[in-house]
Amino acid sequence: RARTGIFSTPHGNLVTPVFAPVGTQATVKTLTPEHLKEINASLVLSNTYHLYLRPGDELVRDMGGLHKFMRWSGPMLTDSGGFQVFSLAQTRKVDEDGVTFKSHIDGSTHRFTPEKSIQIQENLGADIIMAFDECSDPNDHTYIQKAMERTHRWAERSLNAKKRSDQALFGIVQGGVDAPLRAESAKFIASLDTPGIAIGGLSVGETKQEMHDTLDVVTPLLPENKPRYLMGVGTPEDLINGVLRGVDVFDCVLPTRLARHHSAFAPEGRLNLMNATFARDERPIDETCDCYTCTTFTRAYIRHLIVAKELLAGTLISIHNLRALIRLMEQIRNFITDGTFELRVPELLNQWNNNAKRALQSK
RNA sequence: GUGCCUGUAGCUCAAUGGCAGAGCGCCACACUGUGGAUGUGGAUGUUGUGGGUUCGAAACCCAUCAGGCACC
Repeated sequence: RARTGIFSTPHGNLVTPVFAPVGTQATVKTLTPEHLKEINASLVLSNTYHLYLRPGDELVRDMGGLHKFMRWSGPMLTDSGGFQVFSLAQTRKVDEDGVTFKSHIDGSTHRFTPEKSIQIQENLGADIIMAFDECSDPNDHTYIQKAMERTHRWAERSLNAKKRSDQALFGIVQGGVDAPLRAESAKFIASLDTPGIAIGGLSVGETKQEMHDTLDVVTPLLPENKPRYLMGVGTPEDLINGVLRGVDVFDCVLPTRLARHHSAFAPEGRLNLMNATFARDERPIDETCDCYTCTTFTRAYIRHLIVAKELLAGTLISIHNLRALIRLMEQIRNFITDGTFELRVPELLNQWNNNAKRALQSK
């Protein structure tokens, strides 16, 4: 079910499958737009919740919109704020109309509704915007159905609230790891008139098997001609497994967060570059990688930057980690095009599966 | 040369006769629709050195070494 495709936006075409770096506060942390171009990033995600709180969506609108404000000329996507209200806000109270929450920055009280989220996202002006959804505790099974049904009503309200015609609104499938609920949600969201469909509520602590099973339930129920966006995923192996199950778009903070926490994607598994073992290692992070970091700097130098708490470390590792995932997607697209992707999945997983590598290392 | 003070983990220091500890650092691990964060685990000692007193000494006594300060 792996496929390639093209999704057109006012700021260029997305060739899928694609991985989107996350630029929460109108910046991919530690990187300039120039860096993003250099690693061949095509889609950048930014956040409604953060930009609404600071500097304010109306300010961004008055500065000419998100693209102009941050000087990123390629396709952009904004999250609806649903997940952040769930994961970041100090306290939140959900009712049928919306969510009241307290800012994680200053504790002030705010309220999001589907209509408010869409209005903010229209002020920000990304190419792809998301329906406002409710993310519930994945372990609270009785609540998941309620949250899913409310997410469906909120998806319809998000769609009705939308005024701009140059933005693509995606609905979001929820339903935890409950197969019947996921199927119901997939059918409902697929029935809405949206140009794309997202799968939310995964990679929030469930097992890999549960994620795979959930994707196996959801993607066959989605229309072939719309992109499927798996939100918040992930690791190299998650991308491979996602594409295998028909996913077209991914975003994740992991490559840039790990980079700031000294961890790099490498052929021998994830490397913690702060480790003493790299103090005199003259190799690049990944000898097969074509990024600026790998073609220029040694592990020893990067470790020195980390230990000395130099900011350049985060930049260099972010460049590499993002390039690693983007390059993986480029390879996957080529394999899909020449019809060899499914044959190569075991090889690709073996190359990127951390657990396998770690087991090997510990011998 | 004389007198006084100090000497305990890599660093700064606790423990005043009863299991040698903390903070930081160090060594690792975790991180999935971003709080450059945070959490978790681990290692580290000839208590400057040598002797003595004591059931028992980082602590008390003697000597010695090193550093600091003061005086000559």
